[in-house]
Amino acid sequence: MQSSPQSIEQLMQRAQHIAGLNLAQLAASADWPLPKDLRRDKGWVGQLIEHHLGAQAGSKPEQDFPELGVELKTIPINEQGQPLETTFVCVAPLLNIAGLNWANSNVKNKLSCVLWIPVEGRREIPLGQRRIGSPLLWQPTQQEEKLLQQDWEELMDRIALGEIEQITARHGQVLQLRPKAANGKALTSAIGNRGQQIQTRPRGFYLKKEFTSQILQSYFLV
DNA sequence: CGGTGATCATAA
DNA sequence: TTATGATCACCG
Repeated sequence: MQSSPQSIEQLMQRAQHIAGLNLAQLAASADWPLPKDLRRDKGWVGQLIEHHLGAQAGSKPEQDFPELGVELKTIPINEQGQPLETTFVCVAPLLNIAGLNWANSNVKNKLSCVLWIPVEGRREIPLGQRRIGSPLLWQPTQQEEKLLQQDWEELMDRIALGEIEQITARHGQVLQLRPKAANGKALTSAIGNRGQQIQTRPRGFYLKKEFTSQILQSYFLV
């Protein structure tokens, strides 16, 4: 696939069409080489799925399917269907955050509608043998959105107060803040504890595993 | 042995 | 450097 899906129905049909296939089959049909492992190709699975569903490759700060208002996320799971990793959402703004609120936040926008594609992710399974699972189109329930908003507001408050260096991944019930960069030497500007500008590692918002696990399980029951 | 903090590839 | 796509791997 290479053309953009023209409707959510078409997107879902494509996603359902690749469910059950393994990554070797998917790579072959796209004529992509299969890496030995993901150590140096951490985004490979996500990009392969994007390719098959017709997402336009690029580094746009918006949804994968802007016309459909849908964000695509592949998520590695174990045999119980539970997530093996947290889910990256977006980079956290650390400066000029005065006018930001939940309603206009990048987190809310990204998570307003997500197409989750579970993929077997246990390292014991050779990459090519890992299978694609059934897609699920998710929109946060009121309760889920409330949790996300609470965490987002608390984290952003602390960032605004210059407490970025005190925030760890343990903060937040469903959303956490962790480094997101090429390495520990990458720096960006943020607010220091006396209101001054400081340099710190870029941070990203991530969904905790327990939260995404509930999402996957709730759809499994349907 | 699970999570947190660190890291990898690539485009613009 | 910041954005996209995430998983790696060390430490408690």
